[in-house]
Amino acid sequence: MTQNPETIIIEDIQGGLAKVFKELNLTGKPIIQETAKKSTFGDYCTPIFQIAGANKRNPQELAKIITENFPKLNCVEEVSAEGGFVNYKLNRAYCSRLILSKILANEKFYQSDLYKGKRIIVEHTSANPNGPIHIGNFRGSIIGDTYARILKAAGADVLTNFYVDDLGHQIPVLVIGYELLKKFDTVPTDIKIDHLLGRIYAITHTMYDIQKIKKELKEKYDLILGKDINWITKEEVKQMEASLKKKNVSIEEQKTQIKQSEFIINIQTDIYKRFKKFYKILKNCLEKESIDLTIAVPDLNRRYMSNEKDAVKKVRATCEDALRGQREELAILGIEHDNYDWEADLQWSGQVDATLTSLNKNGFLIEDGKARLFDANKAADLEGARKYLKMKPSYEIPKPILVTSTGDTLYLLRDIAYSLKKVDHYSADKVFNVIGKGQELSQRQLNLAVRAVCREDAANKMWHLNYEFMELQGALTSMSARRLQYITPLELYEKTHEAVMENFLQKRDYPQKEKDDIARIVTVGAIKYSIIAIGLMRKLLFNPQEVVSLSNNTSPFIQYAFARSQNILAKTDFSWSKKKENTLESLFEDEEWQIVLSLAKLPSIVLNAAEQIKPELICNYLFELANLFNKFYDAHRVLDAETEELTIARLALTYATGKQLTEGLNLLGIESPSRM
RNA sequence: GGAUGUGUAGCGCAGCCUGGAUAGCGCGCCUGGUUCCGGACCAGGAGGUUCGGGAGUUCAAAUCUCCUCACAUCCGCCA
Repeated sequence: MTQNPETIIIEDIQGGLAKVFKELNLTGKPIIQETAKKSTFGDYCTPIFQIAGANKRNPQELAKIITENFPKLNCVEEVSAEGGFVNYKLNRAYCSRLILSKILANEKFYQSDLYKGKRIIVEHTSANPNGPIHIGNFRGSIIGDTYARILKAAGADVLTNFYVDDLGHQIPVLVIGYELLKKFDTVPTDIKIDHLLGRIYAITHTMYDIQKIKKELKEKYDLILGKDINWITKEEVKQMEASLKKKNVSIEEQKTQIKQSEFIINIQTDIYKRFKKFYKILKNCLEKESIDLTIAVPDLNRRYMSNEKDAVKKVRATCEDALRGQREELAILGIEHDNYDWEADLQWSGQVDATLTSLNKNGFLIEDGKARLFDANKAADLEGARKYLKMKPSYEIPKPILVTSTGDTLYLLRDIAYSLKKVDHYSADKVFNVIGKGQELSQRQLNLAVRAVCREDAANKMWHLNYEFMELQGALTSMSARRLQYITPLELYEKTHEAVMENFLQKRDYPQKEKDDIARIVTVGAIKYSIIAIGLMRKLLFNPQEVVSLSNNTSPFIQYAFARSQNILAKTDFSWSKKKENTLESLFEDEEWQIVLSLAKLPSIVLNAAEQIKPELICNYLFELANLFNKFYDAHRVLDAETEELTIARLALTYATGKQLTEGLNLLGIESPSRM
């Protein structure tokens, strides 16, 4: 039994149509859709053209005949024919009562059979634990979090997962730098831990690169540059250039060496300029122990990979610190994850090796020198693979490297194991990987690899939730962890918060505590909404001024409409009871009716958003509803309406509108303040 | 060269999956109302050589198919 009033109305009309079709002996499935111009044609309509064609009739005439024979329905007041369309004008009194009474009685009717009882995993953010989250991942965080909420509303059992990439040589670099700082100096506390670790990582990595270059020069060409192994200068590069020339090194090799050195000088200069004091501190720490990073880094990496106790202790401690900082930052935006899956755990459990063995056994590995590639094309020929991944038969998919010539496994291999874990360990029916554009190729390769280990079932549950990049208006466009060039969510928050205060909140004379609360809620809302409101595949330019604007399609605009509605309700002691349902039949004005119709749409909007992966549909809906409410507010009085009955009905309408606005904002993880 | 995405008014976008009536919305611009249950509002108007361009399918195309142009991103030893 359906409870959704919109569905009840449409099914009622469908029943009427079925009856007419039977009487007139017509074939075909008529559709019911909203009319283009509501005021002139009615609320819903059915185009008759196809039906007419199938039954060899003239559309205009047939529409007229259907209209004449249409049975009397509770929902429908008038049926009319116009240019091949059958138009239905709904009975406002009856439908208003039907729709509003259900909303006022607190009934929710989102549940979809498609998702009921289904376990769905949404993996998002998954930032490296070597620094803060930046707005590259952050758009994914908002999309993932919001989509998870929408899926939950649609009846799914949703888990959000964060994949912690604690393998790969970027981690030991960070760990060593961090450990040395703790040993020889004090850890600064005036900066968030993840931001601090980001700096340690970038600086240590720079010195690691310098050591590597200098060591190679010494071993290969017996060339010693300067006395500081952790610092490189332009003069040294010139000296190197001259020496290499003298030693008859090939021009090509000269070029690579020089290019590498110049690249790293660039980074060194850049970071040093911006973080002089801290750079010096960290460099000092490194010199106190005179560690050879070119040995220490791979060594720690190897020991961590093989699960050696002291290595695990150190690495985990650092990663946990970074993760804690990232979580704090997400928490500001009201985002948290259900599960954290560590990459190393997969390695240690043997699942990664098992995957490699299985790929090998099934004949999907290709050897290229000492490296091993995945034969993605062979996997693409497996039953159903090309169709699922929308790959043309002619498309030759590049073969990714799984194991390097030095024997190191690469992330794609571990990702295969992780994909299986998501399906098996978490018993997922569907897995969404929220990962930015630029990962399309590897996500396809991953899906094919899962098929190659005979897990077509798992591959058919995986879905890459793709999204475009995001930039901050007026800021640099390319993000680089190595150069410490990134915009963090915190920065976004602060800029937006500032705009909120400037734009309107400063002028308010609310108590400070309430002011702070409102500012926080509005800021968070503005950020989330602006990211969700635009289609996933569109480039996003974040502008703090625009996202808090009160006349755009923004969260503050909708929150303001909500505050207005609550303001009216606060002036009375409105409470709803079933006894008052009769009054709902007194809403006849266009402005009222448009709201009622819109209120009924939320459930189908939620389902569409879930099924089509379009969270932006919620935003469009809220914007429409807020606009309709503003029109109503301007055109009609609520508290002193013509009759007492009408006041009650309009209060109910106002209350129900506020309810749907809150409901919709909630789906986006946005709160609604009752005044702003 | 290949893959994917985007192209709709001066600007920012919705509609495309599932083809339907005069292509919507916001900003900006012009005109007017409203000092109210919070003007952070509302009404009207100008603005698209008709949806990057071309062909096709259809009674009907912004929407489906094919071709083409522009821009963005990705394409073996980082993750």
